[in-house]
Amino acid sequence: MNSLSKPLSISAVDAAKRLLGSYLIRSLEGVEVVCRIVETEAYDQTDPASHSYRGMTPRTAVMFGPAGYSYVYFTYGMYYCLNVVVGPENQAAAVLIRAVEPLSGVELIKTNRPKIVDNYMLANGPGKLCLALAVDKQLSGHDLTKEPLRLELKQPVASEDIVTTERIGISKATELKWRFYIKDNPYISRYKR
DNA sequence: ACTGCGATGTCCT
DNA sequence: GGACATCGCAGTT
Repeated sequence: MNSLSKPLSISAVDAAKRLLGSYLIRSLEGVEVVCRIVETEAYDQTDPASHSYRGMTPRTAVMFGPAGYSYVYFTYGMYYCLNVVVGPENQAAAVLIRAVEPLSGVELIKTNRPKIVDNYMLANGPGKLCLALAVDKQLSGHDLTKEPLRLELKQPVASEDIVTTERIGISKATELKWRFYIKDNPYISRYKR
């Protein structure tokens, strides 16, 4: 349990919307990289697309614990993706952080994304975000109230500023509209410009 | 602008 | 052994 556990003991869908606009703060080399969460997806135990759907395994155990911890998984042989564990203890639910808007520490992020010139391309996807913030499996199960990766809840984004769509990159439960992003924010994935 | 595909590790069947 | 909560590049239109 930590101070995030209680406010995040809500459904994955509610938490996914709640986390929009909140800050993700990564400490790297003594520098605080501050990012605003702009795109999320909900996953829970009843959902065939979730890693927790088939029950607890060593990899997914953290999702069955209290809210306010990270779940990081490795995918496609190359990339990591960062989730925030939400929901009550013993109910596996998580929010995939799909995109963030860097607010400070952009120069440090660019050392992790050496070929990227435009700021909006640094972390506009779940794999890119983990590259940008140097998040890997070592940070899975991490207490998000503590260094070097913290989540700070901010004022929720107004519901009229949240866009709801189908999730990206899954083959099961594709009909569920469990992806959420901040309207008109250019730092989301697949933004039309 | 759009489509296809290669890279590549870990987990679960 | 197959699927995978991805990305970036190459080729075509």
